Parts: sequence; C-alpha cells; structure tokens
Amino acid sequence: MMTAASVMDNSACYIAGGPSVVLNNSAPSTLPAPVAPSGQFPYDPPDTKEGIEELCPVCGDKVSGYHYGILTCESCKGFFKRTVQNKKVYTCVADRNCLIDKTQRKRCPYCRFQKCLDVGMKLEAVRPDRMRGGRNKFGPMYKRDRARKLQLLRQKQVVHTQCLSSPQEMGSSNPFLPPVVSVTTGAPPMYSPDLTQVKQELIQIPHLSSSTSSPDSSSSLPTTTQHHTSQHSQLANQQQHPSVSHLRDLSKTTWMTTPHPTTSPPNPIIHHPTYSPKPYQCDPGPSTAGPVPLVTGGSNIPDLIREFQTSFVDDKDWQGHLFNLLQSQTYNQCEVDLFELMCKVIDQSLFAQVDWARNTIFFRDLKVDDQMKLLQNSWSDLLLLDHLYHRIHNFLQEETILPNGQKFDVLEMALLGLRSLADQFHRVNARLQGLKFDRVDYICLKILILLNPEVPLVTNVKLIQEARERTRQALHEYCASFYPEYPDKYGDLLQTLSELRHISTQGEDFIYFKIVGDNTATQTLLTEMLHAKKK
DNA sequence: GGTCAAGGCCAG
DNA sequence: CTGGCCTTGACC
Repeated sequence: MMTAASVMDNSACYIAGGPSVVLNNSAPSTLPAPVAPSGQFPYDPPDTKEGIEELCPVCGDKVSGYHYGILTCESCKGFFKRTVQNKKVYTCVADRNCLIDKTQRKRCPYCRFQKCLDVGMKLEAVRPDRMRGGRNKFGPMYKRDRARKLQLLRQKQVVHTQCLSSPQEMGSSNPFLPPVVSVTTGAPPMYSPDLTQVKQELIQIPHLSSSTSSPDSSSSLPTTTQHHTSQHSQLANQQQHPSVSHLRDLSKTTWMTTPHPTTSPPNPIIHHPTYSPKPYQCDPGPSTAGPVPLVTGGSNIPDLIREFQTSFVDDKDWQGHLFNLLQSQTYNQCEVDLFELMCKVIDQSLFAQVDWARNTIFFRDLKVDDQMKLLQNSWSDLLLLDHLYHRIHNFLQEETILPNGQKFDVLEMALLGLRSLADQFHRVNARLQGLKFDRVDYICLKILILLNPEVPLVTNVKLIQEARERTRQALHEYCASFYPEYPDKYGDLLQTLSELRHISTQGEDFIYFKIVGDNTATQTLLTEMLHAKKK
C-alpha cells in the first residue's frame, strides 16, 4: 500500500513508465565501476575502433551486441530472455541492492533482472510468439545508436589530437565539433545513474493494482510479457506515483507532517562528451535582471518574504533535479521517445511543486482539498515561471544534449510541448528582464500564482485572499524600496501573470489533447492535473 | 549473400 | 539455472 510518506518523503524521482530509474547517492553502485585513467571522466566510451567494445551495463562482462534494446553481454541477454519468456518472478534475500558484476551476477536474479530493466533492456523486444530470426522494430534504433557512437568517438579523437598539438587551445571552441548545446552555468554536471536501489525497494511492494499501465509501450506488449511488466515496471510505477486523488485519501497527518527533502543528494559526476558543465555560479550571477538583494541581511526586506524563502529550493538544486532526471532517463538508452521523456520530467516537476507548496506559509495551513485545487489550477503557470526565472538568472538553456546524443528541448517542455509559443515566451522573458526581475519577485509571483482565491470550489477563500493580499503588499513594499527607479515595477510584474496564464493555457490544451486524448495514456500526476482542469 | 539480433540447444 | 555457441530470417 502506498503511503504519503513513500510518495512525498523521497527525493527519488518517480519515472512514469517503463523501467524507472532513481537517483540515489547513498545507494551502492551496481554498475561496473569504470576505471578511468587520470584526467578522464568515468564512463567515457573506450577508445576502440567501433566504440562498441563496451562493458555490459548490467554485469560488466564483454558486450556481444545489441540485445533487447541495449548493448549487453551474451549471458545477460540469455538471462533476460529466459526471465521474460518463462515469466519468472524472483525475490531478493538481501536488501534488493545486491552488487551485480561478472563474478556475482548469478547470486541474485532479482537484482540482476532489476538492473536489466534499469539500464534499459526492453521487455517488448522479447517475442511472444518466439519467432526466430529476422529483425524487430529496434533495428533502426540500433543503427542510429551505432552512428552516434561512432560520431562521438571521432569527435573525441579530434579533440584529443588538438589537445596534444596545442594544449593552450583546450578551452577554445573547436570548429570540428558541433556547438555544445547544453546547460551552462548553473547546471550541475550530469550525474551517474546510480539508480538501482530505490527502485528496487519500491518494486518490492507486493500489492499490484491494475488501474495503470506502463506507458513504455505496454499497451502493445505481448501477453507473455505483460505479466512481467506488471510484476516489475508497472508495479514500481504505481507504487511510486501519487496521483492527486491519491493525495485526497492520504491521512492528513502524513501528508502534512512528514518532512520532505526537496532535493536529491549529489551524485557522482558523469561525463558526457557533448556535455560541458561549467562551474556553477550562484544567483544572481552576471544577470541582466539587476541586483538580487541579500534577503538574509537586508532590513528592508519584508518579513513575509523571508518566510517565503525558507520553502524555496536552492537554484542549483532545481536544475540539478532536472538534469539528473534527463541523465538517468537516457543513460545507456539508445533512443528515447522525447515527448514521453518530456512528460516524465514535467510529471517529476509537479512532484517537486507539490513538495514546495505544502511547505509554504499560508498554503500549508489549507485543507488538502483546497491545496489540490490550487495546485491543479496553477501548476503550468508555476512551471513556466520557473523556467523564466532560471533562464534569466541561472543560464538555463533552451536545449540540451542527452547522454545518448539526442537533443532535448527544454523550452518546449516549459511550453508543455507547444513550441509555437516560444515567441510569446521570449516576449515575457524580455519583459521580465526589463523589469529587473529578481529572486524575490520570482518567489512572490509564485505565491501569488498559487494562492488564487478565484479558483472554483475552494473552501477557505478568506485565508487565501488574506494571504494573497499580504503577499502583494510585501512585493509592493519590496519593489518600492529596492527599485525606486522602476515606479511601475510592481504593477508590471502582476501584469505578466496574465501573460503567463495565456501561454500556459494554450500549452495545457495542447498536451491534454496529445496525451489525455490518447486513451492508452498512463495515469500520472500530470494527466491527473490535466483532467482536473477540464472537469 | 552478408549482417546481426532474435530464439534454441545443451554441457556443465 | 547458466552461458557459450548455433540456427534462423528480415533487412540491407
């Protein structure tokens, strides 16, 4: 039985579908520990002629080719096949975090199979009819993956050659390389997908409901494999996933009192050839949006704003969470469905939003029903504002290159998939920059977006109205005392809220019809938020 | 006809 | 049950 604690109390990432992966720094890595020469990052593909002579991501043995979606060794291929074909259900006698390497892979089939799923082996690649030979739908994917690996290898060789010939130019741009489209300052490095432990724990929960399914092609899964999906991925998904309606059923005590860390612990750094993290610079950085007052020391900062600050996630953790998730979802995967990935990331950000909101003054005093209604009403605006803020202050980029080489459109995610809203987004972005939009403004606007007394059917309108009024006053005072040169700043900030709403509404409609209109869509927090708005 | 990722076989 | 080797067959 899922509990509020299991849902809200972990910084682990719920992955809506397919083999879920969870970042947890405390988990002992079961990946083969790559021994990197000094000066190299771990997980660089070995310099081999094909770049394919890698180690099996499950056990570290020699890879024999692509099997069930990824490059694995012959034994893990066979193990995975037998497990799925014979619908085996294993149990772990230990803590479901057994080390899986070449010498110990036979010891715990439970953890081995779990790791197979974690690293991306695909249940649907096992044929229900056991037909031999031929090709499956993954053929083109394998081909693209090979091409990508080869390209990366060549890029590396070019860089290596240039570094050897002119070390002083190491930092300069390389005309042979594509532009690095990745997060720059403010983003943490991509992290190692040390993923197995938390998922394994979640997977072990024995009860299985049939209300949801894995979005990872589960609807088209052959019957022989569906059993396994149920036993593993689906179960993991459901148990980790708190829908809003689930929250309704949670005991108030658990929902309101369990401490919930909002950020993941740092994970070991992983290097990706196209990913070039720069040292994180704290907010405000060389921002175009003006100074950010020291909220902790300044005497002119309204007390209420100080209080708001306590529930806010550190800026770098916000991006850390985002890029951790993108990393963990694509590491070792040949190719992922980018729309599906976007939905997963949005879904995760909704969890973070719930987490933030329920620790926020005023909001935390509301009944759960009111809390849900407010969040259902505001989530997309909040998401959009997050992206605007991190774009202006923390160099959040529009796109990033995933570990598997695919390009992920970060801005499109903020627009809920509707790229055509980018111009409107940029206009609001420019407007906020012109207003010297700072962290305090951001915090206050988030509260104002969240605490909307006009949301239908909320019961404690009085509290929401009062809280909103106090927040407006605090922001007004703040603007007046810190930005006297912008006499209209306060009013202009409030005006951007309606622009945000205009954008987010279109995005919501788009994503609603794209995923909810599809009856096979998995029930996630995102779909539930979308449904709630349409009711 | 070659490739290679499926499934099958079988000694250990 | 494991895992190395074999067979198969769609795709190029």
